[in-house]
Amino acid sequence: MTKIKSSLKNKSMPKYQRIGEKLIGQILAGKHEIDSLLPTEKQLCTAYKISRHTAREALRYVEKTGLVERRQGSGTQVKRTSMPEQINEFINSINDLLLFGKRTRFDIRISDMIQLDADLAELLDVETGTDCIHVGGIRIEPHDKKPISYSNIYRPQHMDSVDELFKDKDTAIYAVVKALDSNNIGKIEQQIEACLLPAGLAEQLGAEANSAAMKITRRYFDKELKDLILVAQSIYPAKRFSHSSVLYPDS
Amino acid sequence: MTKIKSSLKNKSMPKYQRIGEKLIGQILAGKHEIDSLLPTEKQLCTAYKISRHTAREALRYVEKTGLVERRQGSGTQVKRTSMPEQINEFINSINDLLLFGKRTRFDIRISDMIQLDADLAELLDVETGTDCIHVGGIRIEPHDKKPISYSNIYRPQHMDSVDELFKDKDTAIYAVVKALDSNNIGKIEQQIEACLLPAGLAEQLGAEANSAAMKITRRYFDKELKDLILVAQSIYPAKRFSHSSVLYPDS
DNA sequence: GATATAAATATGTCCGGACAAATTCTAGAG
DNA sequence: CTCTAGAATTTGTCCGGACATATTTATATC
Repeated sequence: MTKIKSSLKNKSMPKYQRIGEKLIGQILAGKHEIDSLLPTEKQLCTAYKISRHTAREALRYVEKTGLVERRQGSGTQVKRTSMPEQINEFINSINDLLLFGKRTRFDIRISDMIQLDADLAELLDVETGTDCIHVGGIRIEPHDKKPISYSNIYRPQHMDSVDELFKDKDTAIYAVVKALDSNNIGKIEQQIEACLLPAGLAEQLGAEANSAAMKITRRYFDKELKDLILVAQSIYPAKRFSHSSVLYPDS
Repeated sequence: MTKIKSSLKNKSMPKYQRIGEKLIGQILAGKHEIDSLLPTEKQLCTAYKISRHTAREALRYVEKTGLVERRQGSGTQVKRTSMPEQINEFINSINDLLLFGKRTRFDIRISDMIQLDADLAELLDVETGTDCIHVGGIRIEPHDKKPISYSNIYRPQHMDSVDELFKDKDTAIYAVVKALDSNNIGKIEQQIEACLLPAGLAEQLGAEANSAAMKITRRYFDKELKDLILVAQSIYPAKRFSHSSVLYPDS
């Protein structure tokens, strides 16, 4: 329990990140148009009373998101006003990410405490063997008897009241919804990869073992981007899922 | 050929990049085992007679590749000894989407005229049996001999000069770059799905037949969103690609 | 040997400065 | 009006310093 890394408990954010996030927020709020320039390093130094170094780190932080591009002699130009993989095309709200499509429901199959193996420990950024709350279940569409995915949710112990909700199968859904309230969420890291469907899961999903599947892993961070709220890992048989999006070029 | 991005032609390299590349080369050459530590900042300063700032930039450059992880109080630890999938983040520039990552190149294997079967005809929204220009090839990383993907490009006949460029293997790259000039592109429809790697492709990619793979299909439309410029279908062995993104909630 | 504490080490944040390189702006000439 | 050259601006590279924070190592005690 005490093995949870203290970095997960950090409260304060470095200056450069705070300013960077502020700039990101402004861009996403439409305050800076595409092709417009962000404040220069010099302007940021004046506005926030920081060194040029910190201003550069802040802009670097923003650039890392892909929203802007920095150009020597020119400035920092806005390239996008939405995050590259915005959820809107696929799913509308955070709550829909995992659990509730318009017409699906999540059927919890298991709710327990587990000790994380090496892979999961790495995913959650804790030590192997750490205790963790685990909830697993399938996602079902009402018109179709075959589940569309199996999801495992891993919740690092926070020692708070939400933990208790997770531990009880009957309240686990509520706990997930509560934990994933969009007011709590600052960032989601998502990973999509292909894999083969393990036999145990194949059976539960009514699909063929070792057939192609898509694995989506999402790590949900809080507003300060330090606290890992939970990790959700969902496996979709290939025929039941494809990730579609429409992209518009920068110009 | 002259259209290759000018950044590929840079002669001088900043110190931090030179040292970073050297470290990368050492890792890829097996000189640093997984979990081992790279030279500390201090050691790099001594070894290369550089400031701490430059040492940090060098290590930052290496960290960006995903090969290592820096940890305060600990050092810089090797996490991989081969390059992770280079298409880690959604790539900003249209020209990079398919052909040119920062450090990859596209090696054309075939260029011919085909008659579309039913699946492809549907994809290109034409009649089965329609003639179509086809270019196929693999994508290679300089540090790694294994191809990372196989791409098939289908170009509906436009009866224009670009068509002729497509038909010649030696000018096909140029044709793709020209057709995908971002001034021409109005929309891209993208589809990501899991599949099994067909035997023929598996062999060309140095991977196992029927192993998990990711298929990305992209349809490129012109500015008026009416003309389908081309369709690109790329298959990535699972271990060589995962699609990562960072999402920020609407707020 | 196990445990606790202190010291040392290594990276992270932030400050300041200087010069280089790329881009933009301005003024002058034709 | 267009073009060119020079100046100004903006980011990039690199130097130095200081303090903070996290991890590892060393030492003392039981």
